[in-house]
Amino acid sequence: MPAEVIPAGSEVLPADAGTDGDPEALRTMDALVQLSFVVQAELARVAARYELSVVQARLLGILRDRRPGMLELARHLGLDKSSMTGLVSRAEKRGLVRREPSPHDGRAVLVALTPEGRALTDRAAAAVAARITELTATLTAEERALLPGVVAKLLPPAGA
Amino acid sequence: MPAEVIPAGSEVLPADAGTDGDPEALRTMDALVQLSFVVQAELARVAARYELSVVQARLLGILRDRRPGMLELARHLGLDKSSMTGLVSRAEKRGLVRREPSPHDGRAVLVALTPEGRALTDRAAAAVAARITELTATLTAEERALLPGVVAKLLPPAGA
DNA sequence: TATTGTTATACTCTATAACTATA
DNA sequence: TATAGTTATAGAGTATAACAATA
Repeated sequence: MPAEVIPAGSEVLPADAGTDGDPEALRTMDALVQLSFVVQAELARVAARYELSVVQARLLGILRDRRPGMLELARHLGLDKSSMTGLVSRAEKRGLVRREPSPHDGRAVLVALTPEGRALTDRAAAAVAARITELTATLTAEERALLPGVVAKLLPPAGA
Repeated sequence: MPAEVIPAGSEVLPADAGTDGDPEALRTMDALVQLSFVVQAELARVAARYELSVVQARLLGILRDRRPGMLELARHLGLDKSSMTGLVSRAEKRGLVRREPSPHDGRAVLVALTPEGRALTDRAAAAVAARITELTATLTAEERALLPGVVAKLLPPAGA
């Protein structure tokens, strides 16, 4: 069972090096790292309420509007295909997803949410949204408005 | 060892529920979640270059300016004390940290970086800082200035 | 008794390598 | 041969419960 997982202790790695002694860059970097730990900790905490790890939750999230093969799933999650077997099998054993033979390729299997899996996913997704919304309640309009742009600028490198 | 780990596939959980149908709140939430995945993926990637998991890296980071007992370490990392035994033992076996008897309490052991551990920590920390700085290179002054404030507002709940 | 830490045990998650079956 | 997926295996990381030693 998942349980706590990374409850954001704020102390991470951040040193003074690597930023060329620029204290402003250091503060920005530190903020991003801490932010990621806080958010991940909340994700883990909420997911745990549904007996889900963050990875299982991501798996279910992907399946909301897709019916991918194991390889595509692995690509989305950044895992090896062999890791998918167990991940999907555990979810399948819980009745959250099911494997289906691909109609186009005899080697492939497609993974889909079961009705129970969809119900759980919807509840968990709502809980995550509620928690993050709660967490960001005190942000100013300006802060909210800028966040999506910040993410957009950081995202591209993720594919590199 | 560690390897990839959560390479930010952007698809997480975010649904439309839990935000009371507020599309702006949804965008903010989604941005935060994606941001956390991107940053965590980069942390994992950089740490992996030093054969460290994110947790091992956090452990070393904590030890930079502290010599805590196992229980205090567990509290900082949000783990059970029993989980610390293996975590510290693996780091110890690699020569990165060492256990010392506490001079004040015969039951306690203190954990400290070895010179090799400190050297590795410094290098990894610099690499993390460099990577995050690189990642945030295109942010505007306004965006950078905003981040620390956002973090400050999200942090308090972490202790609740 | 209470606290600090370890051990025993079990499970999730991950990867590499080898394998099966289909294309 | 190449691709999709599973299996075998190994190891990190986590928790719960039971234990030992010290306070």
